[in-house]
Amino acid sequence: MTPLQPVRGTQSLLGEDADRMAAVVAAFDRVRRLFGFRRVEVPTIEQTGVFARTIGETTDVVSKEMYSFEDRGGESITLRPEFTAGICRAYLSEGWQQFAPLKLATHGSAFRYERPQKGRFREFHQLDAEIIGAGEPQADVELLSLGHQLLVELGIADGVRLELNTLGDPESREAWRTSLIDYFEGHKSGLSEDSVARLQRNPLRILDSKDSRDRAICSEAPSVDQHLTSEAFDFFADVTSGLEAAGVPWKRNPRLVRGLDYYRHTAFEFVTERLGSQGAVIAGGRYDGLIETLGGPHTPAVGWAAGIERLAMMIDAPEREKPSVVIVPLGERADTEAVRILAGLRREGVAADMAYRGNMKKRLSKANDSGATYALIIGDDELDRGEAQLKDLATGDQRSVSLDLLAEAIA
RNA sequence: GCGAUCGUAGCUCAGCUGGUUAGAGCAUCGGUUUGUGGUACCGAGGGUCGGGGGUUCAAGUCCCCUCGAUCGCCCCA
Repeated sequence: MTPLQPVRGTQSLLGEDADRMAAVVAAFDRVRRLFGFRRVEVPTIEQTGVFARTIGETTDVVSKEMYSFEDRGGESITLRPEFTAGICRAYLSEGWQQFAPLKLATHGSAFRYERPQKGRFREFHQLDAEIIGAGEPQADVELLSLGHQLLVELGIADGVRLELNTLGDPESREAWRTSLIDYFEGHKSGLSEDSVARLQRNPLRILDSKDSRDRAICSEAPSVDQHLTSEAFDFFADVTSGLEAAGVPWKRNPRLVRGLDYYRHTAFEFVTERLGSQGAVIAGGRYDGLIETLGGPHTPAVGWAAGIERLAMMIDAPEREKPSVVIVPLGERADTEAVRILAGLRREGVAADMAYRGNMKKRLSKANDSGATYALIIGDDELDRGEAQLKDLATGDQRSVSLDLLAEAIA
């Protein structure tokens, strides 16, 4: 393997592909401001325990997908595989509790050692939104509304469906889990090999198996609804009626569960058919117990993360930035004068560039390729008269303009 | 971690059952035009055929290993 080969599962993007990612982040930034989510910055690396303790030791994410290493001081460090745990660590160690309830947003890269495929990378990028210190169902509604409005802002809400479920409070969840294990033990011989393994580690996960054998068995499996405490039932009812009021369309999926151990109550995914098997573009839920497992006080919270690459694949291509004018200097005096003019135009807010290589043909061709509206030709003859030739690149029309009135002529 | 398909120029690809110096389009560069782009025409550069090993008189083509990509599974945003 040559050292020039990129690390597997990483991407280097130029032009439109990079613009798409930036457009997703820009849309998120507009929407989160509208909703009053405050921007936070958190580290890319944390002590390994931050993730190991919260995400769940038995999950694949912790047991085989984390980028963990020992630093030079002998401490075990991990590249974040997700945002939530690190944000909660910061909430505790930075004393953000004083601001609770807190609506927070961030974005950046995260890392998982997985087999790359469409919409899945080893270094990937997420948008992340969390509401910490709010146990009310209104917080869930607000967070889901934020997700929905983001999709609207990106112009892809039509192709995405919100699937919603409840995992219940710890009491409900535990009762459901027990009855699921009983049920699946009774049908063990009919389950896929994967699901037999899940029976030990994460029985809830059998419910969203894609295997047809599992699906048949799951259709008769006990539902959460039979195990919900009345508090958990009421909570979910408040979330769903809130969504109706907010005008956020949703669909109940009683088999939707979450992969990470910290989730309680509301669980959801915004899913699309357009991306193949990596169909979840935004996913999350309520994680009331997480901050306690980090050693903090009981603190209810909800959050979601969105895959920037996945959203970027779905949106229309953003328009490429084009200069209004490209300056084409010809001659030594013109070269320095062009720099002066270029700087002046930019100071006045005119998107301007300069073609400084090759003969005139080359330079005009460069101007044309840039998509500019005008080329501004500056030669020694024009300079003597304090003028330049302004050429409309679409029509080919060309006229003399005074150097003093350039910005006006271009605008 | 498992399965399948694939890897030829900067990009998209052709190269039939193994057979002379591996091709095309686009892009790049030069020219037709030493101060006029977009169109057209002429020309040039650019390839250890992902890498390594093997079979064969002969391998881009067949076999094995390896790296990577893609699509599923797993996992998950």
